[in-house]
Amino acid sequence: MDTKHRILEEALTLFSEKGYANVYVADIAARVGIKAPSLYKHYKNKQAIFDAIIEEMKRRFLEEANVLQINGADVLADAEIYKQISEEQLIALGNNLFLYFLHDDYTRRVRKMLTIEQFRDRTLAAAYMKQYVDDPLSYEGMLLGLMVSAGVLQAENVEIMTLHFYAPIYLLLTVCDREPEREAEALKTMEAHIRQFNSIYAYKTN
Amino acid sequence: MDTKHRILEEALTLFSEKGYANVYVADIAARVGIKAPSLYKHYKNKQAIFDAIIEEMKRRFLEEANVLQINGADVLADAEIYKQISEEQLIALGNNLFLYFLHDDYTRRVRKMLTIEQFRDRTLAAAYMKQYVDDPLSYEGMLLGLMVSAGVLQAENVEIMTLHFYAPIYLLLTVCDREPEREAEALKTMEAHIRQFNSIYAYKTN
DNA sequence: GTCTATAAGAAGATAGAC
DNA sequence: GTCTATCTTCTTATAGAC
Repeated sequence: MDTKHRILEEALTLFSEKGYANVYVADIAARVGIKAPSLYKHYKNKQAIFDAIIEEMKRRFLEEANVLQINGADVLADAEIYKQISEEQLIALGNNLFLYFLHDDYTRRVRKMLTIEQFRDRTLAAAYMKQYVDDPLSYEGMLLGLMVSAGVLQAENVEIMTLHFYAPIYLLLTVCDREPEREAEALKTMEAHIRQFNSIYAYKTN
Repeated sequence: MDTKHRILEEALTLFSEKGYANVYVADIAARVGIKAPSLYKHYKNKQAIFDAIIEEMKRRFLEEANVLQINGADVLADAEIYKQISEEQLIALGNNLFLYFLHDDYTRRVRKMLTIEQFRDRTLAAAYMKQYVDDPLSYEGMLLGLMVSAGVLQAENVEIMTLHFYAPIYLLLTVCDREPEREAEALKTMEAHIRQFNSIYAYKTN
């Protein structure tokens, strides 16, 4: 990887652990294996490094949203497969989302950095909300809506059903971000959550 | 209020908006109406101000937990009243918790400050989790458990039922902390959430 | 592009008068 | 307890050699 991009990588790691203000340019340089002044050949100043991280984040988030929408559209064409969805598959759906957010190195570091920096910049707060609340609700809502259409699930209000599906996942994510040793416990809770969710919303023949 | 305590107040406000590192001793002093050096007559240094805030926070959180437990014990003695709980009262229960966390000036500032500082100090992360996840789940779990005992609600697993009750409240709280203009929308979602929760978990005579 | 040396400025903290 | 003046340290950023 070229130096310019390695600077972004190391800066993101440090910002996500300590916050922008507590990371010194010399710290970033040291992790890259150069001295602080060399870093200024690649970026105008410290703020420019942060800005570049945010730009890359926006690009990646947008890309990801597009991929999800395209997958969603594909899936819409194949709505038939949702007629055979099982409880185990519903658990897999929750676990996949949870473990992706929790373990993907990039998304984990970005989420932590945004958590620390969000109150200093409202656009960062908005980016956090979109990526970790609104977009997941929208995407999972589409999937659950398909299951309703396919007659697998039933709900008075699909939006609230989606909130009931995702909010526990979000809560468990914030737990594991802060106390990673609780991951095993969180995964057990997750499974129990989805089993109960399924028993609530599964279509019942009368 | 004496100067020593006003320093804590103003420091908490600033720390909750900008984070510890972005607040200068002179900023705190200015808000109190004194000059920076005067502040050192009240606290040894900047870190001591932060530490004092955390000490007061722990004291208040403990007090609050005790009050909730005592109220819980009282309520346990009066379990009869839970036989008459209505959907509107369930909505009030959710709204009260949500609006207390969101609007109480002290708890709101502490939560924001912990949100910013939690990754630098694991004990702060643990304090956040206890106050905004574990304790509410435990307290609401006790109340919902009483409603199950009283035959008002029914559930396969009360812990998961409590998660289904509280996780959406927690998610909406994190939304409103970051984007306060979404509060009205959040309150509507909250009401719809609890109505659907009630229709799911209300005891059904067969 | 990387380095050493160093300038420039910010921020925490102290000294000592009042 | 509060102030002004000042010290010290830390951090960003630049200059200029290689």
